[in-house]
Amino acid sequence: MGKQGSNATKDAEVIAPFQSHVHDHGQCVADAISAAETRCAEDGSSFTPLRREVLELVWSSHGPIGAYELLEKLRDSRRNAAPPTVYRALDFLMEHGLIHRIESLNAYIGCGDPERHHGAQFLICRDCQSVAELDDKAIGRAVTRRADALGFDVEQQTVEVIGQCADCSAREPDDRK
Amino acid sequence: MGKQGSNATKDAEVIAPFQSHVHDHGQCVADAISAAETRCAEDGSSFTPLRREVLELVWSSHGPIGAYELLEKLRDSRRNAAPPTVYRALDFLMEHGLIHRIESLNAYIGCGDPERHHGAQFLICRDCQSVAELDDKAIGRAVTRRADALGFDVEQQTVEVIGQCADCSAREPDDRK
DNA sequence: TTACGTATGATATATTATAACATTCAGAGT
DNA sequence: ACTCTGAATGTTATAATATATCATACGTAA
Ligand SMILES: [Zn+2]
Ligand SMILES: [Zn+2]
Ligand SMILES: [Zn+2]
Ligand SMILES: [Zn+2]
Repeated sequence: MGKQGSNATKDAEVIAPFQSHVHDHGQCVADAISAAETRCAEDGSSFTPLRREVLELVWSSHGPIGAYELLEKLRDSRRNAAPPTVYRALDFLMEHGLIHRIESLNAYIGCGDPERHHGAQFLICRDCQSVAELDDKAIGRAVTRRADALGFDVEQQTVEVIGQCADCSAREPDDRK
Repeated sequence: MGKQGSNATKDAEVIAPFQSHVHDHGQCVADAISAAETRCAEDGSSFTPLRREVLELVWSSHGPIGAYELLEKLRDSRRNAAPPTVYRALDFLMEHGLIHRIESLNAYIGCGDPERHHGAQFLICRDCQSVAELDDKAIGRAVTRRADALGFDVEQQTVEVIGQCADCSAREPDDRK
């Protein structure tokens, strides 16, 4: 599998880095679809044409994308797609770990390592909207340690960090105090 | 200031614990309003009757509450309140660190320590909807450490943890796998 | 064949949030 | 006192996001 600059296999902590501006986009999408097929086959779940198409659209944006933006694109091929069409597909893809929802953006993004169950944290650039997906054990542990101390049983962590990515800092030195 | 079981002053890491079912609710609200007055006086910002009333309503729920639920309650005293009425007040209260927004619930909650700027993490019980507000340095550091390594400049962290609080685990032993 | 479950189609509506323009009002400067 | 200004609020409309509900299609197991 290509893995296009992702170091998911060698160091799971960074699942998907900020995408450089030049990379083989088609390959990204193809890899994601292929991984999804594998995952769904294992799960015994049905990766239908509609679900595949929605996943392709999520990946083709290669960044967070909203449900209604997906709906518009989906309508290129399915004239009468409606909100439930896309929300159902998104639900399926989330349940099977193929995409993640970014709560603070009301948007969805392809998972960089769908074959492995994992926690996820996101670094979101406020300028270029690119996103890095992490599975930082130290972050996860810090959360569960504190939760344990309070007798809280963690089921799901949402960690979303807004800021400025390295490329954008370099491009525009950033004068805010 | 009462601080009703909060240990904000002695150990800043837990800003607001899960509220026990019996506590002096009126005192909670009064403390919050009083802290808000202090904070706004320092900021030179105007803590108007409307803003005060919305903050009281946020606190009186003593848990996360949605904008439209606030709007309904607000209408008891202001018959023609409209969405912008409450959203503007919420924006003000957030800008001044008096409330936080819980992204994963589209809801708002009073800040347990408005006099101190702080990062915030939330533990949210899926059963009783109670919320603990933390300012866990270890979590914050774990995030910034990883971000630094990637050259990412952190501006804002959203950490929201869904799970089951101690009281609810005790009450219902929880059989999910 | 029938019955059933899963997926999708289709329509309507709920929920959350913002845009845009009008009005009020208090304080600063004249 | 007059006027200007900026902040706050009032008012109406609409955008953006998400779900409820019922109908239809289709593969498959009894
Ligand atoms: Zn992932
Ligand atoms: Zn950037
Ligand atoms: Zn707080
Ligand atoms: Zn609970």
